[in-house]
Amino acid sequence: MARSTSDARVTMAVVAHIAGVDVSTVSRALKDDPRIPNVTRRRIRKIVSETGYAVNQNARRLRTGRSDQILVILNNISATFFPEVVEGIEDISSDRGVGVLVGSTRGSVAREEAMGRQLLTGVVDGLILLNGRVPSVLRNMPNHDRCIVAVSRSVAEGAIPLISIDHGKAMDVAVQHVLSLGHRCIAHIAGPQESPTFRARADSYKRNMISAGLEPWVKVAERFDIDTGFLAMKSLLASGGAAPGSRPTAVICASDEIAFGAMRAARQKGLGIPADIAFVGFDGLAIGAVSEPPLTTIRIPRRQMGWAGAEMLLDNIATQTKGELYRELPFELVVRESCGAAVMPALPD
Amino acid sequence: MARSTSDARVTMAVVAHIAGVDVSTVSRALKDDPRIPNVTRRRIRKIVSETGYAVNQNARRLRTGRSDQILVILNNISATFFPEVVEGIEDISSDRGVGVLVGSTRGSVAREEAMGRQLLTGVVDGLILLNGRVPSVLRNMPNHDRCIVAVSRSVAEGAIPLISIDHGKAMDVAVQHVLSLGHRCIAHIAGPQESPTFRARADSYKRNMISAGLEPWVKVAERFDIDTGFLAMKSLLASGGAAPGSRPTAVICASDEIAFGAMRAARQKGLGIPADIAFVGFDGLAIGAVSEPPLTTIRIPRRQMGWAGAEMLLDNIATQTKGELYRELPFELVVRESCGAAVMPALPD
DNA sequence: TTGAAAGCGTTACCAA
DNA sequence: TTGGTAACGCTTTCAA
Repeated sequence: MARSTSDARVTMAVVAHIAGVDVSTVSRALKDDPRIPNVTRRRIRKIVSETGYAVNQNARRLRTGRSDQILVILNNISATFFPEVVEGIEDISSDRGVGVLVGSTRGSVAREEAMGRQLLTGVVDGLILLNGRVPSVLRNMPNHDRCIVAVSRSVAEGAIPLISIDHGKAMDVAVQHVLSLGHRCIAHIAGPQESPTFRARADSYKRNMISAGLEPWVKVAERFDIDTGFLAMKSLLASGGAAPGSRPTAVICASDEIAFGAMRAARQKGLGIPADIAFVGFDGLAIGAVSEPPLTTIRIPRRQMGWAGAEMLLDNIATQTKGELYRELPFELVVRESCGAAVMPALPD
Repeated sequence: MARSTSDARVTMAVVAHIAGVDVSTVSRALKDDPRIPNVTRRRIRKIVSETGYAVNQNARRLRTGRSDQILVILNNISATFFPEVVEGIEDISSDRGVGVLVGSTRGSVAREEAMGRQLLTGVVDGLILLNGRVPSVLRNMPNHDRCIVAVSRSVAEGAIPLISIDHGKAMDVAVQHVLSLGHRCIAHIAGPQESPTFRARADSYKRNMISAGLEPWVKVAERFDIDTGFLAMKSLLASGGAAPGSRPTAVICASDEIAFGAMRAARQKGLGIPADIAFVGFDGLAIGAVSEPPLTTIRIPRRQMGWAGAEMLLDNIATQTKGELYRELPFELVVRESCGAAVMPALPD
């Protein structure tokens, strides 16, 4: 009937005392050291659960020099793209007994630096960067590339391992899809060009247009959320692009959120989708399956990216080495109604 | 020109040695102890930045017994409702130098328990519950209600402080709005009824219907995501409710995600929104502003809930007492086109 | 104003 | 198989 008889604070020494053994024995028993016989281990475990003892992680961390925590740095966890990546990271981490801290920089360099410092102070063993930047406090930390990985967005400085899709190839597929449907006046609402990801998409769009003998028509948005997409589309419709007064018959958006905003702007102008104007998104958010019309998009395996990122990071930390430098995950063209009927296979070879 | 000359590992003792003072002086200087004169403090700070020294947080935590970290427990961070709450929590926490861990239980009790244990092991100083349950390992921890707060969902066990809106009143507003537009056959797609939040909404819906002399028509969904909403609406349309073969002229959905799925199902049946059937959501997600049609909804101040929750928790931790037991935040009816024109003020007094 | 020293609760090495 | 014990790097009390 022994319950966690709420005393001040149970330490390992208390458990050892009750069990009539030394703390070192308790410590070993709790980490299933093979030298401790089963009888002893069971007896100790029983006392542990009766007393409600819990290992003081801060003492353990000080002693071992490891925290078993990692930090995910991103700009903005409320951007719909990220939570699923974070959840993927958590899936793997929690299986391995590793905690996940989340830090949203919100564009503040000060916050980014503060987060980077967490690695120096031993709060975390590693970093997963979703924002494409290594905090500058870490730039000249020796071997920092062994405890940092980048996911989705590559990092300019240094040689940080990266998990991503081939953004250029994904855009190839998007543009070719639209071309195959007969469109010739195809615009691109691009994301922030300081991001290599959005730059890669925009560059690939231009390449594809030019090799099809068509004029690229790019509207760069400063962010990649709904509002930005709405405004970008409005200005795109107002401007009339290369040939003044013309409007695109198809718009490839750098994110699904941009696409949702842009489709709204188009409808407000009385345009029918896809009858008057077709849309393609990027990301494959769940909401795209039920939008009006459902959105043709490039599905990015967000959860899988999280899995891969966490695996790679935890492996690198465990082995103290840098393994793969780049892991590419497959994307998928999801054909829905925002572009009309499909006339090509979902995935080129 | 001294740079962080990458030596093995700089400790406070090293800094003290270089400065020609004792570690205790360094420790004091770094926490701006008034006893340390400015000259000394500046000299020490200079050495700190030259050597790239960073305080070992694990040692500090062991010594002080505080971690300056909190943990947010939720079911599923990829449900669109939560990230903004988490971001609100982070806003406040990072200002106060507190780190935020995120734990998604994904419905697993084992994971929930593991997270609860983080409080016992000193990994975190407090918990913010977004899932309405206190991990059972904590139920008989003395004074656990001083380091746990619940946000958005109340907790059945014990007296955990709560930040929320008045879900019942919010539903009053939603139902009255729909009634005022002339609807009489109003259905409710409810969320999981083990959650007090969704139960409060469903109960309030029924109360309002009955006092209007109308028959409640509730379809309970097991979750509150898009797919669930889609399926619930399909089955609702198939069943025909009280009067077989009838269909509602308005549907109040327990979440915006449910509403998006449900609207899709309605459109698939060829119903016009709001001409044939009106919809109301709950949450006020950004996407609702650009859905087709834009969704009338109850906006819940998610970020503000996060702010309030973090403030309350950090205050309780600092003062070692339990302050307010309940803080109610205002909600807002956002009238858009999914119900047709508004005929009542946005907020009743 | 500064220094010395005693822990904080573990882990892991060395003996037994 | 077990025990004793020295760290881990910091904070803080007590003296000087």
